[in-house]
Amino acid sequence: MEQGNTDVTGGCQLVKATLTRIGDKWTILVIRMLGERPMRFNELRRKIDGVSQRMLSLTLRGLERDGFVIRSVRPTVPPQVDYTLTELGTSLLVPVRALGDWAFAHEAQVEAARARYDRLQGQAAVPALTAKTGDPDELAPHFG
Amino acid sequence: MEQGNTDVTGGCQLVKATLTRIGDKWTILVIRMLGERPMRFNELRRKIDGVSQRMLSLTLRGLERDGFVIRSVRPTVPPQVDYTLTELGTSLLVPVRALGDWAFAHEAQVEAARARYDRLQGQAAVPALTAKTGDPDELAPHFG
DNA sequence: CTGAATCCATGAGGATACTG
DNA sequence: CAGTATCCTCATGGATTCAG
Repeated sequence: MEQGNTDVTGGCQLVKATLTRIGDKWTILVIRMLGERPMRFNELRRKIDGVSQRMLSLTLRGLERDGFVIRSVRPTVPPQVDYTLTELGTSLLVPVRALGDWAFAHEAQVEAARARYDRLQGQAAVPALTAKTGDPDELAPHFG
Repeated sequence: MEQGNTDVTGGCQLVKATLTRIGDKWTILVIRMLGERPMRFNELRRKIDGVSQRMLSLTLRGLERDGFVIRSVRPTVPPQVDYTLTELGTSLLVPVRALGDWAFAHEAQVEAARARYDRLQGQAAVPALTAKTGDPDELAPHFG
């Protein structure tokens, strides 16, 4: 057990680990889909636009490993695999939704701040520098 | 109103974007550090163990851009730059702490699930694939 | 002290093909 | 249907160097 400077550091490691865990590209999508009802593999695949077979498989395996979903196989002739959210997985939905509410409530503020920052950067920076029309990403992180 | 984001698909994109945004390696650390009090660059650098100069700089730029922190420069002889959490940044601390509470409350469950999964995987794997020397007298819980 | 610029290692994730 | 295996690309981020 290591100790940091303050309790912030210690608590942060845990939050950070959780965020890293569920902060990947597909985990939240899958969890929220399964939050509605259990689904089969290809059903998820169809509902989550853009996910590759490989990544959906990897994501589900990770979720199963961490106890967020249950994978139940029915040995029918065409294999049928259902993924169900566990109670642990459902409980995670609560803080995730809280974060979603925050995002929804502050989306405009963030976008405004971004636009303002980019605008000021474009004009107040070095005068003789390449004009950068920085506008491409709307809500996507630029480095995160 | 229920949760702010009604539709799973639509709401998910927003949650996912936020998670991706703050789910990187240092953002949460920085936000929570600044949640205690404003700090200078090297003070943050010292307090956040393992962060490189480059990443701290990039993280702070991103946070400033999104309106989470204010960067104030005092033109002293050795430059002094203070980073302060804005109200928007402080508000983000709320759902982040909620997620932290969840993580703290369910840490054991996740670890247990992981350990169980890894244990089962290690012994119930494909028989004739990995040369496992016949698996003599390992703790062999009956599959199924 | 506070950065920016450059180089480089690693890994997440996409495309494709194959299996049971 | 439900995956696994392989290859490949590119973003993340660490180390180092340069600058104001």
